[in-house]
Amino acid sequence: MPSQSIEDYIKAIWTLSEGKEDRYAVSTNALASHLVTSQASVSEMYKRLAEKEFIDYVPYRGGSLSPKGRQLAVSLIRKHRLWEVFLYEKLGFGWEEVHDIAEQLEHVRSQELTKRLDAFLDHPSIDPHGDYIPDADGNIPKQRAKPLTELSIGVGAKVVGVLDSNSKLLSLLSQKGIALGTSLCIQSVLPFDDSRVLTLNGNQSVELSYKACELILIQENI
Amino acid sequence: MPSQSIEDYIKAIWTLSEGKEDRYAVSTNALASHLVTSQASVSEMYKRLAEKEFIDYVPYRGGSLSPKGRQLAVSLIRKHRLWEVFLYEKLGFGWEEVHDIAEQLEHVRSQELTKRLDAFLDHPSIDPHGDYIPDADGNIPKQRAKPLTELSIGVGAKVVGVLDSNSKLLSLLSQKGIALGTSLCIQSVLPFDDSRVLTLNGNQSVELSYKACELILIQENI
DNA sequence: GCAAATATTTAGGAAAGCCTAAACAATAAT
DNA sequence: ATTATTGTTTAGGCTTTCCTAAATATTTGC
Repeated sequence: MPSQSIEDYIKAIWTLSEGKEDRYAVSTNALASHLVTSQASVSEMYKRLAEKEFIDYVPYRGGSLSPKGRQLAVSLIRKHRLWEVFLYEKLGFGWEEVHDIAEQLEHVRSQELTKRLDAFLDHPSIDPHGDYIPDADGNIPKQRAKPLTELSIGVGAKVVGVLDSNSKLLSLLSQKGIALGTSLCIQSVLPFDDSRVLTLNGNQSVELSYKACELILIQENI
Repeated sequence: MPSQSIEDYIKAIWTLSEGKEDRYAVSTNALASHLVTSQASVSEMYKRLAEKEFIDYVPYRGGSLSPKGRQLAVSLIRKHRLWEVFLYEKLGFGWEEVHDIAEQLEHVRSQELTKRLDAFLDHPSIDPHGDYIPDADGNIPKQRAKPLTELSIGVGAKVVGVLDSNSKLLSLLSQKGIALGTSLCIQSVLPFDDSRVLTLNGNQSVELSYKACELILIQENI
């Protein structure tokens, strides 16, 4: 059973190689500053991790996750993000408060717990920060979802999540004809209150307040 | 910040001195077998705990919780039992499955989390095993609640909890006139299905199945 | 292509936990 | 009251994880 410390290292390597090519090697330096520890400690730990086959490690060249390491990392990310959803949606924490607590909860070991938590939260696919939650098999979309407020005018995108399962927002959105999967693009931003005028599915036009746009997560078309 | 290991020791000392007089000293022997570790390790740890003022320790005489130690113990018990309620009521775990997971969850540090979890669960006072949950100030009734099935015929008792906030059981109970605080005593046990015939508040008579009686927690009158 | 700068690893050491075996204290039994 | 038994502590070691300082690679700049 990997120790908590090993889990922290593996997760950090995963985070630092996010978006990079497969088997991207993370330098001791980068990892040390990310984990706020000494380079010597990382160097030592790299040896242990390589021995336990969580990473491939070539001295002076950094470490990259092995399939086994990647699997551990993704399961930690999955647990972390599920707990974030729980803290945000069920306990009412702010999205900026959930990270530190989830950091602790992610180390709790019980597959059954993860499974039931996922079901209890209705199989969410996005956490309160807009990051995708890996599914039970470890699959995870590459692109990060961003709030509608960060979409540029004229760029096509698709709704992939809503940061509040609070019914009021959902009923507002269904009134306006916005749902998961809706294609949209921003026609214009109104002055003063920054409301967005949207084109939905290439035809209807609707107006949506800044407050609502902040909670809608989209993914830009490629 | 006490380590996880220290927390485990403190909780174990608390558990072993439950029901005993105040400042009851736990022997290294008893603690070692409870924690499945060596007596030598306990002896060593007792020194560390005494130094950090969690316990009073006289060599060869065992260790007893200091006020600081007792406070830590009770906060762990509180967290443990609240998480048990969560796992049982919200995630649908069986009462026999919740302990091991709660054992891990109890180490998560966040007062705000405990507070919100308590509120989310509607301030429960009893966990799925019938043990009382200490309140935020660390107060906890001494007597353990037991299921109605364990009450002897003719002994007066009071309903202190129900092990299932599932609405069906609650509506059955309200139909029969049973609620928190109801005084009752068992008149007789029916043959074959072990249903109980109860006297409520000294007058009405109602019949209740074994299945329902198992989930009702009572405290015998003194 | 070599010196200077930067990155990485090794050396040596500390603390927290754990272990077994040996020494020592307290209690019980004759 | 002295011995046998049982309980407790100390001694000496091991692992994990961290640290600082020193040594060694690698990269970069000229």
